[in-house]
Amino acid sequence: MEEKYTKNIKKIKALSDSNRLKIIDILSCGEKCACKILDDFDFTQPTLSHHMKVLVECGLVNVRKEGLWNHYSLNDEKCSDFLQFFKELVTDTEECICKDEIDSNSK
Amino acid sequence: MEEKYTKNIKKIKALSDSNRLKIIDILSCGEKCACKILDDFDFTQPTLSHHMKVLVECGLVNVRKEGLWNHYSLNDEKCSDFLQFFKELVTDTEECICKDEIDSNSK
DNA sequence: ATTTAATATAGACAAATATCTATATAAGAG
DNA sequence: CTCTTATATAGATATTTGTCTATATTAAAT
Repeated sequence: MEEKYTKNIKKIKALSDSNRLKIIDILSCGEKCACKILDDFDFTQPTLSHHMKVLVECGLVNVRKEGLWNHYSLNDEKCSDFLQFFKELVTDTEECICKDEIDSNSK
Repeated sequence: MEEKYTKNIKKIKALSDSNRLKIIDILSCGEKCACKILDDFDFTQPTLSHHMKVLVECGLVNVRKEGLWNHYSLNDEKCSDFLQFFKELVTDTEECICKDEIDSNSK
């Protein structure tokens, strides 16, 4: 019943860090190499590695490994899906949790 | 330059908890009292109080105090603003951080 | 005034997480 | 093979955070 939350919570958590938000912004202009992204930040390379792993694992970012380099880009489909999820969340849709209210009242 | 992140990161952090996500879903059907919301969860009243505080302080939720009751509802404008922020974030807009690339390259 | 009911606050605690340093792995160049 | 460079992993640490119990506050009702 609540898988729709857990399915998207990973993406939200991935976005809930201002550095990763900035990374998403950077990638919105197109594919970029990790070492290029690192230039825009003060933290260390292992920290970027950690952040990119979080972004890739949540699905919002793609990685293309080529030789020594990792090229990252936004996963446009997953981004739109996430946008759609949030849009539906704040809207009174048919799938809304309130439709279960009758059950919870009768207990 | 990066205030646009910090301005929205509070909302994202507020959403980065599956219980609060569920609360947003519940409120999408209309205003609800705190004690009514509590029925849908297993945690204690102080925990709900904490979650509602987070949601109100990030701006996505309104509170209307009436006697002993707190009535909560979605702040539709702030929700749309947030949606718009994310839409622009994943899109190559004029305000994109990449437009500063020339500066960061020339250093 | 006293009681009851809704909500808030304080303080504690465990789990998650962002960061670091040090080191390992992988892959291309000479 | 050896060196260099890009990235990953391991382990440590400090901070944040979700939750609890206990208690306080607030407001209506009797």
